[in-house]
Amino acid sequence: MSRSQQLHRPGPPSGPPGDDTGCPILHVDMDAFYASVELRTRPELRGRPVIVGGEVRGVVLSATYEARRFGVHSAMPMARARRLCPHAVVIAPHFADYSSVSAGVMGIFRSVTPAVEPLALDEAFLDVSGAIRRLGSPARIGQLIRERVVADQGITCSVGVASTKYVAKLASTRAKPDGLLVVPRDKVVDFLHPLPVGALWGVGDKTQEILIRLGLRTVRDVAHMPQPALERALGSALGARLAALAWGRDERSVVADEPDKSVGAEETFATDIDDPAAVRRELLRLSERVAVRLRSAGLQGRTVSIKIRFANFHTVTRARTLPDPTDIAREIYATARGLYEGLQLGRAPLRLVGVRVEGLLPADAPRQLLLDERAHGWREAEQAADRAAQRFGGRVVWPASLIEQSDDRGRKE
DNA sequence: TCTGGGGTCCTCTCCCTA
DNA sequence: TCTGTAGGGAGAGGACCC
Repeated sequence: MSRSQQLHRPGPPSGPPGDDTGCPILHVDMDAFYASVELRTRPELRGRPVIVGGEVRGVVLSATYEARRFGVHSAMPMARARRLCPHAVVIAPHFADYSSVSAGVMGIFRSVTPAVEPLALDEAFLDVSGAIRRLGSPARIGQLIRERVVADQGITCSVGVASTKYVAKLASTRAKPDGLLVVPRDKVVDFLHPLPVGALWGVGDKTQEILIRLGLRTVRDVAHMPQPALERALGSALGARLAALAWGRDERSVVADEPDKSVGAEETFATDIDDPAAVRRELLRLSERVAVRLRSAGLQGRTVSIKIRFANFHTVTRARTLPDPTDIAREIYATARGLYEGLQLGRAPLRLVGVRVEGLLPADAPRQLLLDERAHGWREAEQAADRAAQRFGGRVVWPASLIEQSDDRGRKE
């Protein structure tokens, strides 16, 4: 395996940096994505530590490599990040900009191959098997993509090239920032085995703790652990998965257009709230948000769940499955409210509430119309509100209970 | 030290039904 | 009709990912 030259400015694709035969899977990952997008509009900040994150009760969403040198990393509480890097420039996130750049980047990927599986706004797997004859080897294609992303979107990305998704993803991480790494088929085990167990996909803090307790510190240790012992310690699914990944075995293919399985929204309050009326208003607002997103995606769901996080961070969820799928805010809210009332929380201080709809299927899927079901009703009313929002920009029709909320001071914004 | 928001997947338990 | 059991769906919670 070999690391390619770092591409600091666009140029003609160079020769393949390693043997990429039989390595059609690319993992492309934008470097410090949110921060890089912000630097496009504020180039005077280039070279300085920049942190993108919320102001109140927030965490770091993205940080430039200059900030990372001070120990700042994503998901770190903002208060801690500011202490570690007090001279960093802190920018509030602009998600609309990130979505727009992401759409452009995904467009570049799809111009190379239709087999694109987005994982997040800033990364995707590509299967370039069908593009090799047209564009060259996988490594050349990776280089081409890197150049196009810089030229079209003004940000850099890193690319991992391998025979499986898992190894490609690890490779892109090792290539960061602004690099490309090929892991040849016959070097996968050499590449994986020295890595710490935390590099295995699905190993977070808790699982790492268990593995270390078992005396397993590297991927090699995991690979040589008998699979039944791993399964006893971690459960059958995770144990079997780690046993396979530790030897580089990963059967998953690149799946384009994987349908969503749930749609949800949640809100952390600037300060804890204990007023049930304010909680109900928030549930209504979140139900509205979820319903709008369901309708715009042409989806309906059968199971409504709520999430309640108490001031001490303890979290509970409750769910109810409806007889029929819905995309109507009124129905989602009625279910969410019923679940909330069922908890009988009184005035317990809450820091977060969330609403989620699961069990999704296309809104136009055939279903039985109930005898007393009105063919036209709330759904049509809410669709009319959607059209008004599209036409006039923003949400112009709201439930009356959301319009007057002068006592709702706990909410962010 | 103080922990977002959007998701997916897995495990365990309970309940219903055959 | 009663009992034991197995399987599936639903619900709750936890871990993980970006």
